Amino acid sequence: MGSEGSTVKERLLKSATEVFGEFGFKGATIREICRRAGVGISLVNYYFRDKEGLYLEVYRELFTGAIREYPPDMGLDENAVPEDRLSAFIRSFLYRMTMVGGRHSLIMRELLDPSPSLIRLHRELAMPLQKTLTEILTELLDPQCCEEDLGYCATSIIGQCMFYGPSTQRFRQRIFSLDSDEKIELVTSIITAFSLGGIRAINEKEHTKGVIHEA
Amino acid sequence: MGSEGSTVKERLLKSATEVFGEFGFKGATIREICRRAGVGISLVNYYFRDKEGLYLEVYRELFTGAIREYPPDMGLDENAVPEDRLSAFIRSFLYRMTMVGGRHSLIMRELLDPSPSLIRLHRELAMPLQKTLTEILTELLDPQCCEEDLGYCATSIIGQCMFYGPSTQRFRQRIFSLDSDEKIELVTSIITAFSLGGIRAINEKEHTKGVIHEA
DNA sequence: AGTTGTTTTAAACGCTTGTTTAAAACAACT
DNA sequence: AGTTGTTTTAAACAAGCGTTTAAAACAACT
Repeated sequence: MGSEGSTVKERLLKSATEVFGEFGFKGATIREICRRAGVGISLVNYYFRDKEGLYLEVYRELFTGAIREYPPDMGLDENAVPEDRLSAFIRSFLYRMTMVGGRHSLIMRELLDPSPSLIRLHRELAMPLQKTLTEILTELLDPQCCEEDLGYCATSIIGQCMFYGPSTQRFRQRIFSLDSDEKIELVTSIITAFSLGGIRAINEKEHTKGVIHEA
Repeated sequence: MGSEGSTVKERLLKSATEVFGEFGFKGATIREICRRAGVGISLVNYYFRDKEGLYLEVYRELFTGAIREYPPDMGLDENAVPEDRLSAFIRSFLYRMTMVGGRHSLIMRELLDPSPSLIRLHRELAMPLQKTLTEILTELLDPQCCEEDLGYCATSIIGQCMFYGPSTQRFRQRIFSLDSDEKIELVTSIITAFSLGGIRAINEKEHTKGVIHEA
């Protein structure tokens, strides 16, 4: 059952990643995690203090591992044009989501009812991503755009990406799932084009203040 | 404690809406729901068969109530220009989210681990929304755009809106929360402009097939 | 072989959950 | 007043949870 050939701690982390991904924090049980790891049920408390301690370590490992494999610049030169860097950012985001998610989703799942320590951890881990996107948008947006416009554009871009995540799979048709590298590339190009058009529109709006606005 | 002056069934529905919204389906307990309604704990099973029966009724009531109050056309004439109808659609979406959500979120919350009956119910309820957006996009997109492009644009728009929902509140800064009507109007205009720009970009891309694409 | 400290187990604890049961309270009608 | 059927309660049930405990297995070193 439990994959031998590695330490108990590693096996627990692996099975915990599976089980938390399938059932979420509340739905996952220590018993099932230990069953899949092939060990007794008290070892979680022995190695990770408690259930949340194990969860935090799984979360951190998944997050940093995904960023290590798909960094937000995707190895692109930092002097590349911002359009290409935006595309790389979106591509990396989509790859990380499908990598971490698989059929299920762990990251961006429990964020509905997160414990304070999880919020802190997530904020810490997501910091470099936010920084990268801000840098890209600073170059793409007109200098006269206010800081809030930048935030709204970032929100629109992240929102589009996240909606392709496994957590919202039930909403979409199967056609729009990221189930192959080709599909990821296609969605990357769509979101990139859509967003560049959106950014252009925001820039134009900034030029012609006084927008038509229906009641 | 429990607001008197209405039937037990109504009081249960009301407190269940609160508790499910705060803790989600799995986190909510029948005992807490009944405590807030001021009745014994067996009445949920008496009136609604079981916990899921109560949840489905709460979900349906919330969803249809929100659409009744903020219909996807916002009372706009159906001959209005598609730009305005898109704006109205986005506005209604945001209003429904904040209305249903409040501090917490019920709809679009348990969709991560939904029961089969909840999926069925949600699909049924969300149908008219999808239909409305499709109609709008049909007018906005070039006739030569394929059906998939329409789906991707719809996904981008819904994704942007949903990311302002209460479920992802922890991700954003407080500035980008929909905590007043003015903020909703502002976000509506941003998402509308951004999306119209995005749609225009998709239309243009369709004209000039053979897009630059970095490795 | 014996001691010491770590790792692992099996069993139990205490608590909470959704649901059921049997009886009590109530209302309506004869 | 008495019967009947519905509504409500309080208590109990069975199952599952995270965690703890005490003892067993193991390894390393003297």
